[in-house]
Amino acid sequence: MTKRQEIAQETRRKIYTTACSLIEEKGFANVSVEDITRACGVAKGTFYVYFKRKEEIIFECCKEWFSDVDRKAREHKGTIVEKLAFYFKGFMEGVTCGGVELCRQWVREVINPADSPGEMCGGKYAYDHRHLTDFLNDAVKDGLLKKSTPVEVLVHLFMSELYGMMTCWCMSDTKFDPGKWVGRFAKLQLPNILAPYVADTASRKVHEVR
Amino acid sequence: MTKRQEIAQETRRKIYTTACSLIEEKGFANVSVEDITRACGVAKGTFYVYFKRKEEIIFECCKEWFSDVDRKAREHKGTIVEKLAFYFKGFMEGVTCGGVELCRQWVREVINPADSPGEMCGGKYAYDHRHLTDFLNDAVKDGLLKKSTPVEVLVHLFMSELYGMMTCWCMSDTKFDPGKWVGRFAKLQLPNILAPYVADTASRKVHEVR
DNA sequence: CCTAAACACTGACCGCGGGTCATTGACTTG
DNA sequence: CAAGTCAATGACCCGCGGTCAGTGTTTAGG
Repeated sequence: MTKRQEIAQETRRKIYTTACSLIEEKGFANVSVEDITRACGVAKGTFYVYFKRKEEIIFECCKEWFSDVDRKAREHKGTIVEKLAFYFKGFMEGVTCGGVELCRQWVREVINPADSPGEMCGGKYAYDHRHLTDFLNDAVKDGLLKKSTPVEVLVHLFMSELYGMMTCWCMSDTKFDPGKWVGRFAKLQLPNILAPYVADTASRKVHEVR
Repeated sequence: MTKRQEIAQETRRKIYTTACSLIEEKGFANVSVEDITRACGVAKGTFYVYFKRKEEIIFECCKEWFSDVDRKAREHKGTIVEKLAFYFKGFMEGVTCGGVELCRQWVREVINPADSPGEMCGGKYAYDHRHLTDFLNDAVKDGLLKKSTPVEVLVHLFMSELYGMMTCWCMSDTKFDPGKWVGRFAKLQLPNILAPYVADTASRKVHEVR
């Protein structure tokens, strides 16, 4: 990497971190691109050298939050319920550590129609949610879940839970505690949901609901 | 009501309905206030005679969607599980009938911090969700649920479920079927969640999870 | 070591769109 | 019929996202 490229990397990074902290402080809509560039001593145009749109900052956050979660969850030892609980916990920790304003903007982006610009982490990507899908598929492959497990349905259901939590967290101005919530969900609901699909003995008897 | 007031009512209504259909067609961000007013043959300023901000259109939708849901759910005969399932179904029907773009914008608004402008149906209002709270309190009063029922916790939990569904519905571009989802939730999860709080005999044995 | 190409960076500029407000003129009231 | 009310107007303001031709420094190659 040449000296020039190094400086460029640094500039990009500076814009990104400055943007995050400003957005977190004042809210996405209340921070202009010029606020960001002024705060790190570069010209407005420089922002657009590194990011196509103002919103791309959020996709970058997203990548940071989740880059490790699915890897760690895969490596996590334990039952499938424990693994999923771990994943959920990691997911919500990623989001909450990012900050509520960034989370808000992510939700705003993610609900946009799929053909909108910036599809990578908004729209389809987040909805399909490769992390979780791969993770469940692996569980089937590893014999933790039955071959007949409707992975797609479960992914939808779990995404619905996660997005519900995120939305409530945003609405409550972070008074809602996702950690507690995940714990509750993992203990009371997750076993019931998974019971019919867990590959062998344990926790099946739980599932007799009408 | 004078002739003048009648005309004003009509103007307001025309702006509202035109706005809804334009937003639904093109997306909230892609419809300007001038698009709306031009489409119903009035001046731009007229919009602001009736609505403080562009976003207020959404709050109005919101009111329309839910005005009947809680009343109908209260009157609905049956077990508490059935009543709640009915409410959930009504809620999601209200949202989906409104249309996906309006729903998207509602979510965007609703996750804003509470002190933002237009608090009525955004922010706190939606989070506290009087409908659901009142409804559960009534159930306690009517003896359908135990006195010790943690109403607030349950409301949070249910809101989380509802917002999760809404978000998934928006993300999936309406391919996700909320009706089916509510049915599934009502049948498999709701009884387990409510079991410890249902006032007497039925469905308590279900709740033995670790 | 020099020159030409590459390229990070600049900031004036554009256009759009949300929101305002002094003004108008039709209707209402007494 | 006169005075007051008020729905409606549309020119105007301004902030902001995004663009692009230009600049000066670095890099690569001869």
